[in-house]
Amino acid sequence: MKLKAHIGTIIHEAFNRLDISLSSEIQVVPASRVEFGDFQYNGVMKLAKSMGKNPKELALLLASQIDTSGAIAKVEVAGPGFVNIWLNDSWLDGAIGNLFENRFDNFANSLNPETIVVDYSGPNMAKEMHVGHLRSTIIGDSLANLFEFLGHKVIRQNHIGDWGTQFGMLIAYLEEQDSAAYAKLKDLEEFYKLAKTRFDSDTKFANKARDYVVKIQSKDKHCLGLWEKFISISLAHSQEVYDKLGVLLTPKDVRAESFYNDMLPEIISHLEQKNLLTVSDGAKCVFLPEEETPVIVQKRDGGYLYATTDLAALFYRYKTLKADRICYVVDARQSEHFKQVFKVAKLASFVGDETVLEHIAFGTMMDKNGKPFKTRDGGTIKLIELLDEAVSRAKDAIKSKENLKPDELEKLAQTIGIGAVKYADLSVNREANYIFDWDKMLSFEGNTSLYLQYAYARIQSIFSKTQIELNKDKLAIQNELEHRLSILLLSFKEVLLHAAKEATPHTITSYLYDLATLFMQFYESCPILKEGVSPKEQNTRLILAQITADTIAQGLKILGIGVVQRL
RNA sequence: GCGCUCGUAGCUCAGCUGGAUAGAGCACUCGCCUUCUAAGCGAGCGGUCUUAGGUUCGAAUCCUAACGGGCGUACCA
Repeated sequence: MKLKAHIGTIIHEAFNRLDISLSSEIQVVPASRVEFGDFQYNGVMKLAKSMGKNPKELALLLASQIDTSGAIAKVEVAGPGFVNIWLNDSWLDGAIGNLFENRFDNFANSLNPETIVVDYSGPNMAKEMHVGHLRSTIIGDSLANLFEFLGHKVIRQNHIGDWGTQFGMLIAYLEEQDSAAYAKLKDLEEFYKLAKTRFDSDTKFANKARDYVVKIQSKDKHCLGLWEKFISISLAHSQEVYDKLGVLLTPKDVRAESFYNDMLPEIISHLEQKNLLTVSDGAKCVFLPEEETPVIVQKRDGGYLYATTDLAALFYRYKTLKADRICYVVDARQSEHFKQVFKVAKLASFVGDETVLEHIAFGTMMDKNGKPFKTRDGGTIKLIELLDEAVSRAKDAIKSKENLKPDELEKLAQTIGIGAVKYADLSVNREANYIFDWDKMLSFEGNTSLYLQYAYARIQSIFSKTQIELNKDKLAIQNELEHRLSILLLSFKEVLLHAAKEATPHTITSYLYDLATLFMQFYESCPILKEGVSPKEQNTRLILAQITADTIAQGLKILGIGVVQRL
């Protein structure tokens, strides 16, 4: 059910009866205040203007033609031409009954499936994952989940950095240390530092490292072997983080930088053929109109750059993966880069004219004081350590910890702690910088994952106390909270569609928070299992509670967050 | 210098592409547990939406400029 669209259709029909044709789609919005009804349509005023009519008269005319025998119970015209709309309870009975029966089964069928590539996480294999990778990983994964849930074909791509000069240094050091180094690889960060120190202090070693870079590129067997070994160990570190985070990336989603190496000369020659290439200061560049700086695709020394690789990746994703939409979940600081690369890709036809290219940008993660998130001594915080801290803090926050078995507590803390980290990130507008605050994210109050998990657990508790069989044909929505809750539940699908279109997970969290809040009100004022509640009321309220729980669980699942049966 | 982006309550944030009296949470004050989880609910306090113009019936939202913060500005990714 697309609720707003359905109401829009009814209004459209009313316009048809008046022989008024519309140029744009009808936009119905939730009423700004309770006394203005459930929804409102504000388009009359603009329309009246273009028709040279009095808005209030037109609104009244429209209202007289709106069908009030179905979804809409009542229409009122207010102010200069607002059309306020109330929905019909018995119609809601049917719609909720239908939602209860089919739940979210048909959410995936309602639009043309697209092939969507989501490029996210993309850690550099030379180092361990740190907090800088968190947002891309979390946001990207939730978007991939969302697209999948809506029936699209999603191709996750983990564009790991496995190529570049650092790897010469790292494998030279690896070779030198031999077996001892393998042990040290457990701490990649430490290993990198040691190799770097060696590189800076020993020119002989530095030369060897540079030599090894060239050797990897020329596919020297020995060096390639060392390199592969190194990458596989580093990738295992990342996988450990993904597993702990509960993101769905697996080794098969890895499409590393190095994968595109062989395509790079073709990219250059293709650009040449299209007459897009200019040699400037010895470098091969694409100059774009209205852009001050060119996109450099080949350095003076013949080396390629990340723009070249990105073009190759775009080409591959279009040509081989058949992508309709390609989403890059990457730090906002790279917006200039993507803007340019996308332009070049379109100009050079590396992608189709219709291919949607999006940079899903996000801001920097800051600490409580608004400074970049670092350790006390200014170093980067390892992601794995941050996640462990989240679980440990969650453990402390759980009230019932004394009553739980250790493994139960561990599991609960995982769900809560990791969920809190993810939710905190996903619940803010991704474009702005984001303030990471342990206390806030692990609070039960406000817009947090814990609040939603608590609402869910409360509902589970109700169902653990009753065996009543639910009957969707005996729904009888009547009081205000049942009515409002029903409408909110029916809005879920359009919320997801909107979030998918705009790539804004925070619109989902806002919705879920509103839902949980409304449910809490409902819970306080609409008793279910208490004395004096009629079977009919019980049936209705239990069904609403059930759908609420399922909606919270499903919404959180899309965000990559779990629920718990008890708290 | 040029470009991008942000500026909403003391703090952290929403505001659905122009609508009615700008909303939440935290903090602070005050109410509500013999009955489904009080990790909850209700009420109060708190705003010249950075500023100045413009567009129009109507602007936090769109346009222009200024101020302030963040970021980016050709051979790193």
